[in-house]
Amino acid sequence: MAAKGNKNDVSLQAEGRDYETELRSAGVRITRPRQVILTILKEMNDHPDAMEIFKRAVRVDESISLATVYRTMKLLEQLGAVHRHSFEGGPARFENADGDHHDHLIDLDTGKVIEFHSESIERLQQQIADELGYDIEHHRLELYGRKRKKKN
Amino acid sequence: MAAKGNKNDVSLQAEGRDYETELRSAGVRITRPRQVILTILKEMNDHPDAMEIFKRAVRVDESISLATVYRTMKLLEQLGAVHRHSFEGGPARFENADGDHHDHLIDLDTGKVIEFHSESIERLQQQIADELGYDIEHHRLELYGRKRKKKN
DNA sequence: TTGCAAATGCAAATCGTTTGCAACTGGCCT
DNA sequence: AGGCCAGTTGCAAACGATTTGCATTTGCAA
Repeated sequence: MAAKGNKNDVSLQAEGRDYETELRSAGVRITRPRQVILTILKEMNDHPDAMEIFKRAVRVDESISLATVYRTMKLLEQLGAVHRHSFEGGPARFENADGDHHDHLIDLDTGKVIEFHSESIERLQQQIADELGYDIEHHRLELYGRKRKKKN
Repeated sequence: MAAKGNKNDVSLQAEGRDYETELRSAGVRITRPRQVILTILKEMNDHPDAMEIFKRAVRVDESISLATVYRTMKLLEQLGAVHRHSFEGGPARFENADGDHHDHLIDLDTGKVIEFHSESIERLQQQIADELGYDIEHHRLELYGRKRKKKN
């Protein structure tokens, strides 16, 4: 269950995929708003919501609309470029679909999201679905907690 | 008019809690709308959303409002009588807080919810939170899948 | 360069849920 | 048995997040 909080390290290969090229060859038009959002996408390593992405986009191009951010995020989600998470309480938050699968621990005090992965849990989920006669399409595992105060 | 103060309405199943008494002693007024909703609660063994609960309630008392259903569900949630789940896509769904903790497998074709529990997974989650220095407040594990069609 | 479907911005619409407010009522007190 | 009054209700309007209709722009293939 290697927690991978140390994932922001340099990767020799330019971090991220070349979404612009990918989308283009998927028959998607690369418009100005999309360029801007793709740049933001590429640079983000957090889990912003639509409004936050919109704000970042406006800083680059004044004329972008929130509706287009929503439309583009939906598109990118369908194309597998981003993942959408609906953590409890707030609006949906997005993350770059780079990297490998992981689940989330949400800090209830700060809203910060910590990623982790447990092969054992994945295996157990699979096993459970098997027993129930189901094929898992996807799953959602979220831990909600607070930083441990008292020292062990 | 299902019995109120009736002697023969002894609880049919041992599992059900007597919410009316519980709430009363918690200083909550037992109004007509709440009576109705509590009865529905006691009888439901599925995961209805607010609108569905509202519809069931209207069948019993024409004058109940959706707002009251929402208010009552929130109250019951705070009092620990029901659990609220926000499965992806739709509106929040509720379940009786009887019985023990479990997670959910949602049938993507039917919306049906299957409950399961894995002590191993619980343990692993705990362990992960420990390693990350967090205390888990609660968690959410949902498997989304479809009934296995082909047998291999 | 042009043509046109695709994409945009804007505003209005939608969905699930909450809330302000005036009317109503449960249940403790005589 | 009646009264009181904060708690509760129904209604409608307000809400936050997201989507959509439409007239206008814009990529980009020809």
